[in-house]
Amino acid sequence: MRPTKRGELLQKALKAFYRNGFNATGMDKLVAETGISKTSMYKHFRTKEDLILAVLRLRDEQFRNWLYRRMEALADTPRERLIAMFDALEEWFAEPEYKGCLFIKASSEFQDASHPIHKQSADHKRLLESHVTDLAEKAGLADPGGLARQLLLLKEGAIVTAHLGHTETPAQDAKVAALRLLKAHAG
Amino acid sequence: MRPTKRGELLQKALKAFYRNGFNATGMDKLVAETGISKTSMYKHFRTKEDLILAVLRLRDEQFRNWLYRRMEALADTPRERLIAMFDALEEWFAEPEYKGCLFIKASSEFQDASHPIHKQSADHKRLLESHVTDLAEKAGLADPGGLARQLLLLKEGAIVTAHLGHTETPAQDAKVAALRLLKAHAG
DNA sequence: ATCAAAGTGAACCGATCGGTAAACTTTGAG
DNA sequence: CTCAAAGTTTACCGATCGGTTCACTTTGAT
Repeated sequence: MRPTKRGELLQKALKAFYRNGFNATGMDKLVAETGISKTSMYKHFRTKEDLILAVLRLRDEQFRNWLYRRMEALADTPRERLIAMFDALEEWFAEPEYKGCLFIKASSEFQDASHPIHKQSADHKRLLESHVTDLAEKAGLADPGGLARQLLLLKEGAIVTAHLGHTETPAQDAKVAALRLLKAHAG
Repeated sequence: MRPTKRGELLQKALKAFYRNGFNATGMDKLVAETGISKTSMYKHFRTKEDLILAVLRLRDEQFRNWLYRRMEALADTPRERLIAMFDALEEWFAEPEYKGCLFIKASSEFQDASHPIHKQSADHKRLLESHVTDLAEKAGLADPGGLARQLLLLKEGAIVTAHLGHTETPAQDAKVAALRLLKAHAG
């Protein structure tokens, strides 16, 4: 009952979609890269869209888990952990396979706001926002919601800037800005 | 000698790519939407990639022109114009056809940093950076380069956040943050 | 009036797209 | 051992992909 093949497919599909994009990665290419038969894929997922949605769910869990744990590991207080988010981002950007944010890509290839893939990408961002807002609250900072939104603008900006590659130190720039914004919200 | 058809093709292709994405917009769809024959398209552009590069050049000119003029119209001093960038963004986000930044989309569909389309998208961002740095210099603000990079992180963040649609007021949030960053760089 | 440049429509190319069908093999729990 | 679930290979479907070819028409300057 262990979904060995299904999980394996999801993980490998995630990598393939992340490397090549969604529209640019056909099901036949997925067969070639995963070694899993197309028939088997379509037994687990009725359509490519369903596969993509499942991949995004996996990535959401994977990414939030990683980011939250990294923020906890790098700092001890809620306030410091907010700042540590940008150190974690810097680690991510430094990975050789870094290719930006999968959810931004997804919303960019499935643009209609009513599209399930677009909606699910927005959900991921909402979860991040509520976590950062919580942290800002626990840190006793003023207007935690507003501060969280500002910090996340810096995060998203750093993510696309790091991918575009026209700037050298997006994570550090974002961190410097974040420190100043935190000061302005000091309790 | 006026490139009537060529220009018309570029403008309509720009709209089509912006609405539907690059990979998702085939040449046949372009024929259908522009009313221009495929033969004629391939007389002006050797490949789809060439077409896309020309579309991005057009968009670069169009967008920077619009943004710079809007920033000039909305405020009188360099310092105020830096802030006015976020008012201009808010106007852009409010357009019903708003679908994010074409260059972010392009770099997301053509991910390899060495790909001409990716490079050209990075060039666009570089031009914006140098303009904003100039403004920060003219405003007599400290560390104009660093400040410009921070403001542009907010801008890129607001652009993707406005497209994801999970937040109500990305432009205003970015503006509030920008005001605080400007204060920290006061001369 | 002429002639080349620019544009057109339609058919066509091999490759790939998302998805299906059929017949067969592997595997693990009762 | 048995039997169903899960996985496999292979071939196939109509549609679309980027791109080409060919025969023809429109247009504007000389």
